[in-house]
Amino acid sequence: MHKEHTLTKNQQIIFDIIDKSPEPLKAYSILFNVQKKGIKAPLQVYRALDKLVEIGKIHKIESRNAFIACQNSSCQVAKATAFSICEMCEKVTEISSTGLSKYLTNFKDKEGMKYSKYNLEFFGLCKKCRT
Amino acid sequence: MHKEHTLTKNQQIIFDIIDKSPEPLKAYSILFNVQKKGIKAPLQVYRALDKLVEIGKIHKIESRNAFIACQNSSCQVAKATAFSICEMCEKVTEISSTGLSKYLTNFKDKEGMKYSKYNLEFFGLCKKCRT
DNA sequence: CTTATAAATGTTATATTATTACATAGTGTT
DNA sequence: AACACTATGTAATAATATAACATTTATAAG
Ligand SMILES: [Zn+2]
Ligand SMILES: [Zn+2]
Ligand SMILES: [Zn+2]
Ligand SMILES: [Zn+2]
Repeated sequence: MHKEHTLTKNQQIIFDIIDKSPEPLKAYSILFNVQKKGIKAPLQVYRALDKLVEIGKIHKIESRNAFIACQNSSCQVAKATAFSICEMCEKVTEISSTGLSKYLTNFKDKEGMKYSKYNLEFFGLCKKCRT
Repeated sequence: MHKEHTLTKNQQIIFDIIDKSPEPLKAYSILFNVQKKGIKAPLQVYRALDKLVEIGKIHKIESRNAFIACQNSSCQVAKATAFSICEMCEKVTEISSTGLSKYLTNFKDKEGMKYSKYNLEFFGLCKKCRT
């Protein structure tokens, strides 16, 4: 069981936009979209994004500087994320594979070190773009 | 056998700086360091970085917007990279594990899709910072 | 060697992404 | 009420990256 976070006003506004979007959103694109709702400055967006990432409601796609809602019922494992990214249409899908996450959390480097936190981004062509 | 790339003047200058650095370097820090060598503009740095990444001599650490020399005898697998990153001292190590790379290149997502290109970043504390 | 072509360079300006600094307001606890 | 804590508002600026265009250099045919 994980703690329920009640989102604040700004956090909720920004989460809703990201959650409704079929594509990852960039911070300034979010800013543009929420200006009618009274959020005027980049910092207000970045603060909400930081918090949403921290509590696992959204994830940052590092290679794209963009944000996507967690597709995994608000990741218990906010800090162990995996995505597939289409290099043609930029579609991003969160991968939820217990096999993969087990493999990675159990992976030991040459010094025997394990890591519970990781981010993995796969690149390729999505089903639609392959045909 | 993979093709030998003869680096151009700018590419060589920038590769040398990255290769000598014990830490990943950021683009503008590189720029600052090569201004005495006649490279004056960000674009000159970014163009060299792009090429060096493309041919696998360096890799970009996406979560840090920084660049590191390939520690793996110029990655045959420039497009399948894995790193461990210390969240305390920011030390970055390239992971070369055939087990890991085999697992990831053979990984199939829910639609049976495989990916030959990926980037994995593990986060934790390095040996030094754990003690 | 000349011409054609592609790759790399130089330069200026600008776009995009993210943070610092400081003031104010709300929320919950004692 | 007093306190601590979190969130918000606002302005300015820092850090990261690309666009556009002119010029030069390397490579390869003919
Ligand atoms: Zn998730
Ligand atoms: Zn696609
Ligand atoms: Zn490498
Ligand atoms: Zn460390």
